[in-house]
Amino acid sequence: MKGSPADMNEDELDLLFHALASQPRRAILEVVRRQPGCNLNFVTAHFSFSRIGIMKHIDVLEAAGLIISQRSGRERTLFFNAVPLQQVHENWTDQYSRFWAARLTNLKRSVEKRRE
Amino acid sequence: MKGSPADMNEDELDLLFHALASQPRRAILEVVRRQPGCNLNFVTAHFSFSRIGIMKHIDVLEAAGLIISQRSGRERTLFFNAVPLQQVHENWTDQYSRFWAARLTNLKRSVEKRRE
DNA sequence: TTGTTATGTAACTTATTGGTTACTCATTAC
DNA sequence: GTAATGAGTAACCAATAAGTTACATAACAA
Repeated sequence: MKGSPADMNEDELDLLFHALASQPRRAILEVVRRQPGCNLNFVTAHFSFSRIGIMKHIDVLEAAGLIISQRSGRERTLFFNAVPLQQVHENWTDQYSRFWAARLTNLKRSVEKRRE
Repeated sequence: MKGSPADMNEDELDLLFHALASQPRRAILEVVRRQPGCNLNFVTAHFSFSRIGIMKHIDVLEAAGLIISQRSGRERTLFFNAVPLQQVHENWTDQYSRFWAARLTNLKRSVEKRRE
């Protein structure tokens, strides 16, 4: 049995963060999340990129585990997968819980409030 | 009044995820986190990269807000800043809380099963 | 079977990243 | 004042990323 919190290796983290470090990719991910089972053309229709460009982004998202794709006939249906996000989320909760006590955010918010 | 959960814009997210998408940078961040107030040479001593290479990485981390640096005399002291991580953490908690209950893990499993 | 749809591959261009060495500038120590 | 230390800049190189067009393949529909 593997570690309960989040067993991602460093290479997987690279892939995940790299996939997330792009506005188009995050937008694509959002489209897929809201339309589970959609296909490549459906996603392409939401953007001004070429189909190939979108496909490459989807490949990156899939390599990161954020999208799961499934070939059915001539279509490739796409599904959002939250598991990698969940793992990092848990990991951060564990690792930075000392910092997590909302002290900083509260400080930041109050600073911003005072600024207004 | 801005959004309560975590008001990061898309460009800031790009910077943050890009900064995190590198094993050397994550390692550097860890060094700084464990040795608050250390300087560039201290960090450099932990790696096999050149000082300039480390400096560039630190610049990326600082642009992402993950490191705060402070010039004192001829030294630049470095501090880890958890706020950006915390903001994303909160953001994910809000945005994906529906998925957080292991439902998605089940979807993933069923998709994988269907594939067999 | 023939045309259309959905996807995939190849090859290419441009920009960005990740790293280096060489040099400069500012500060501290002696 | 001079030497050593810590940091920053400039210029360069190789590899990767991000996008394109052109072509190829596979499946569905008529």
